[in-house]
Amino acid sequence: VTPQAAAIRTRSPRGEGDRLRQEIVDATARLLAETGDEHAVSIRSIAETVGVTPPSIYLHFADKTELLLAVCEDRFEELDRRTEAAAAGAADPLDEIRRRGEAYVRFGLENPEHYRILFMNRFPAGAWDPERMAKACAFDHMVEAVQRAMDAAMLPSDDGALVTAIGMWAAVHGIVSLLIAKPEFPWPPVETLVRHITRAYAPS
Amino acid sequence: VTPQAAAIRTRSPRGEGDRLRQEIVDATARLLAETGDEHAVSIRSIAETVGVTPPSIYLHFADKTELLLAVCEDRFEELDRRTEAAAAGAADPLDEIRRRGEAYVRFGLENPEHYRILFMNRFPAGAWDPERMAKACAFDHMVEAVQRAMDAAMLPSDDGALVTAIGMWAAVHGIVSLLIAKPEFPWPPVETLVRHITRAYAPS
DNA sequence: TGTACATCAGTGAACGCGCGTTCACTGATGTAC
DNA sequence: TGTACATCAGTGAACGCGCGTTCACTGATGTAC
Repeated sequence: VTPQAAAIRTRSPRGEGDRLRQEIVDATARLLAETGDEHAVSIRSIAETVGVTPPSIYLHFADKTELLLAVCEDRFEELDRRTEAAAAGAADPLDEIRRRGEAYVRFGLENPEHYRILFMNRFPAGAWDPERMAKACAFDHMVEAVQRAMDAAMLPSDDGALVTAIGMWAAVHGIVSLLIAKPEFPWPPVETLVRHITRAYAPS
Repeated sequence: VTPQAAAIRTRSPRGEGDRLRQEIVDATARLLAETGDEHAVSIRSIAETVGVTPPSIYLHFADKTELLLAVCEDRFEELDRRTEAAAAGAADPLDEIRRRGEAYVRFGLENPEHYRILFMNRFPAGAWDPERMAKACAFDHMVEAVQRAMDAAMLPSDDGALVTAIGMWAAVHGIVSLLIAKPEFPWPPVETLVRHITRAYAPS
């Protein structure tokens, strides 16, 4: 990673040392978005972007893995915020599901490199703490929405809410991740694809 | 990557220098399958696995990228072979599609790290030559099969064969890639998932 | 049949580089007396 | 009000390492005469 706009930073006042922590997380997320490869984002480049020396990173994170996990945590929360916001104005459970799906696709395509890290990479072995990433995938909220749609008899409940929600997740993830991984493929417009899979799942 | 069973190799006889090339490609594929990370597979570890010194690699590949692309080419061909073989005994076009999908899922789950490299990673910029990877995804064969199913009125043709084939690809890819990327997630059995999405697409 | 030579499949040693991380340190700021 | 001291947010220099790649070389083998 190249220099970046090397930030000019003034030392945090006493008791505000934690400010640097968030600055580091944000800078890392920004660099990851630019390069899309965690190997290309070095401790040195992060430090330079923040405007600090490399050892300062270790005042806030035990090692590089800890830092990357903190970034993922952050991004998972952002995804959940976005899908929750999209679900807010829904007319009915089925509409809610559709809105969640669209928000998910939008998040992925607007933040392809973050999406890649969250859903297309392996995490360092043992690093994925389910407790810690409880907001994972905004998925729990999705299962609940599917259950509500089933309760309202708006979706067939043969396979149960969990399997159905996974199927929907796989469908949107399939599209988003292929679009991200194979940008040189002659894709039709995203809306066409989303409409196509929506038709299969929720024939309204 | 650790030593590996350091191969004992006898120098190829004259005129058979190209043997080493395939040995290198195979060893690289094997190492990738074990580590699942192309950064973890070094020229040195490949050389050691083959039983040769690092500079020998450069007798056959201009650089590491060239070598990794050769491996991908190889794996794409393998995927195509497998799906073609699965399609061979099909009763009708719809059955053929189902068989292709199942073979695709099987390939992915049996070779998760190869699948990751083929379909979940970005290729080095500009390295992906569509001509070179013509067998890409075994996808062309799939589009043809979908077209045959539409011609036989076994699939609705509203969205066209291309979009429909992409939708099916996205569905199987969604499942395979999530299973690979998030092994710690409490997935239901694969067959359940495959049956679920099959029902959505080809209600037979 | 014998010998000089070209060819070929590799080797051995080294290059410069960037990486994650450590360790002893500095210097401003608030606090106790 | 003045001073010694603890605390805190960082710094500077260096560590060992493994990486991709290069370059001059070797030594067996086939070929020409």
